Amino acid sequence: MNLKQLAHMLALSQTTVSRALNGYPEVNEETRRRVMDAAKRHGYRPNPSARRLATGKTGMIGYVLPTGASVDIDPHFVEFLSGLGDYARSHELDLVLSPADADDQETTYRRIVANRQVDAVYISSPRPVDRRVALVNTLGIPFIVHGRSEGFDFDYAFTDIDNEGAFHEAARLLIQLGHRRLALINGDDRETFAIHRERGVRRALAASGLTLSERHVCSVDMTEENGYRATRRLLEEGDAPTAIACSSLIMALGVVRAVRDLGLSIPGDVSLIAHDDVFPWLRPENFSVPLSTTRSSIRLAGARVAERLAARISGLEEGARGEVWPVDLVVRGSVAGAPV
Amino acid sequence: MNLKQLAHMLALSQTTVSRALNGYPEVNEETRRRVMDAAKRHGYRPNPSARRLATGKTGMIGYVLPTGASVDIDPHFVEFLSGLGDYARSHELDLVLSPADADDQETTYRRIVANRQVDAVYISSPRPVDRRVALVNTLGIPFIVHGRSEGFDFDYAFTDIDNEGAFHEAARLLIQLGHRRLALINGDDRETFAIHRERGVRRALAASGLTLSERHVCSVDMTEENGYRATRRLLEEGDAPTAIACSSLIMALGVVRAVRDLGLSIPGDVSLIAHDDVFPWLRPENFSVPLSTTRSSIRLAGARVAERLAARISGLEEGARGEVWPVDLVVRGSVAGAPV
DNA sequence: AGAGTCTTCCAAAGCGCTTTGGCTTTTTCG
DNA sequence: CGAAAAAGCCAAAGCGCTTTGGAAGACTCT
Repeated sequence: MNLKQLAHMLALSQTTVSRALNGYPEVNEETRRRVMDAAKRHGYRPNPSARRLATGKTGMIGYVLPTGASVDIDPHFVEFLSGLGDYARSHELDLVLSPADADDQETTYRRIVANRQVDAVYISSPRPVDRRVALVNTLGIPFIVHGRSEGFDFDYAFTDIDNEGAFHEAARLLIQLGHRRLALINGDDRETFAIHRERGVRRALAASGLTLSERHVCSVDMTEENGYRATRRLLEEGDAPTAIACSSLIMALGVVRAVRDLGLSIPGDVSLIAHDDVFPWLRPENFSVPLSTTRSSIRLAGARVAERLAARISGLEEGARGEVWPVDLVVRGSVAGAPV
Repeated sequence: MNLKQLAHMLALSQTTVSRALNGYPEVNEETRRRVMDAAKRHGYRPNPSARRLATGKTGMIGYVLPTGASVDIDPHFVEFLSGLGDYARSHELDLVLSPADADDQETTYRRIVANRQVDAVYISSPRPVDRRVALVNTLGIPFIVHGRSEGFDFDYAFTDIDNEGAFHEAARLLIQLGHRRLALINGDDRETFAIHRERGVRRALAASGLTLSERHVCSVDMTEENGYRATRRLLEEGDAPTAIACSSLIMALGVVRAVRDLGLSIPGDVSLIAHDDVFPWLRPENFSVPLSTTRSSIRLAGARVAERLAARISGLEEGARGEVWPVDLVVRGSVAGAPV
């Protein structure tokens, strides 16, 4: 059943039927009702391919997925996706993942924009002065950044959490508890979130006249194994920290394992605070010693990004508003006063 | 730059240019070269929207993503996606995720087929007599099932691992080590993979005249917490098992924690074998006691599914061939002889 | 040489929708 | 009451590609 047939059986022109269906004003309300009624009755659904050829609108949002044999997709992605998908569903939006060579995403961005394959895109895990952000900005496609990039001569729309504030609070708590030597086991420090977290820790330390030793900050891929290794190294050297801030729950697994392997205990010998993105399958309260966390649901962020993308597509949102969500500090058993 | 313009500047018809570009035989090789050359020089790329309107081909593969506030996307998904994306990239295929109400995926499947939104789809986490499989089969869109469904009066194409064989081998090993009371901490037993794994364990036990007590098999969502709870229950009851087979590494984290909480040890009191889908961020050899596993890279499966989808789209693969991959049994420190 | 066969190319008809420009008919208002 | 404005509808022109049905010229064969 296509427009032509529907128009014919209603004894109307395609124009009128099309307009009736798409809510244009220049059609009699009574006629509109007839049309919509007939459309529903016959299960008419406009052919999206035809529609996009005519309008350029696709009803899809895009994400360029970096791939490669040695490229691992972050497990956070799946939680983000849950939120994004949940919102997208209610708005009949589909998400198209365009796999790209991790070292050449530009080609793919250019392709999906030139081909008008999606109405909007989002960008995640941005770095400062992220090339992708600059690119999509000049390409002129609506976009939202999940996270933050910095150092451009233009503004853009983003949704981020207050990473600096979160780790500032975490570090401040540890300092209040008497810790003087903090360590930070961070994610890839080329990404903005990691930079912000480190900055938060440093700021808290500085406020008490302390500093973060270079040897006490690690930047690694956020795997269990790297959490373990980093912790071993930190605790086996002289001048070992008495408290650790850690950028992910998965790494925290490794931290806990390392502490135990060394015959030490949490929080007796080492206090630990980790960032929790809220996974259904790994919860900080269920660690052998319940983990204190800075908590922010990445799933909600996904839903929010989808919402904003939808708003931008339909012209409801404009401008370059960035929003920064506060992060909860949840204190559980893994922190205690510094050992004497 | 569109076909018309390109044709005009070559003083050829659109027909000829189109055919030259698409490799049709009825065009002079010399002409073809001229055309391809000009196309490249001017950066001509056919408009996909127009092409799909004309041909119905989209260059995209589809996945219906079950969503909902209480629906969690499995973290395995992201690894599968890594493989899928890696292959898809090399073939200029995009993946479209169509979010659907988890309780009504049929509508979405019908939509993406009726609208010709994708050239093929894949289905994951199938159950026996899975409605989705029956549906896409009747809808007539090319598809591959990742995993297996059963009990249809038709055949279909799937890529699965030998779950039954894997758990059969695992159980057999444990039995050989003298274990008599095995337990299985399984995933959702409405899904085929879980059913097969249980069957494998039962078969191994039966071969030695043993049985799997109903109280010793759990079917739960594969979270750390559920692994913990199941293990506590198993080990605190009378008639506790001396060996556990576990369907996921994430649950195994909970198993390990529970065993420790009870003051028991692995493998001294309990042997443990888990299934490993090969995550970069959590590796069995890095558990506090290195974990024996049945191992199969879900990432490779993703790549394979993409490969087969591409083959089916281009007509290179036909028929309903199912393939079952063998699973490695990797023995590490978490298994030992049964306690006396 | 004439008939038949390839080879190579083209004009035009879709694919199914939106949108422009215009044409009636009805309503409004001085 | 008549002119101007508004309402309601339509025919047709795109959107940019593929594909059908020829047609012209070159080649083969008897």
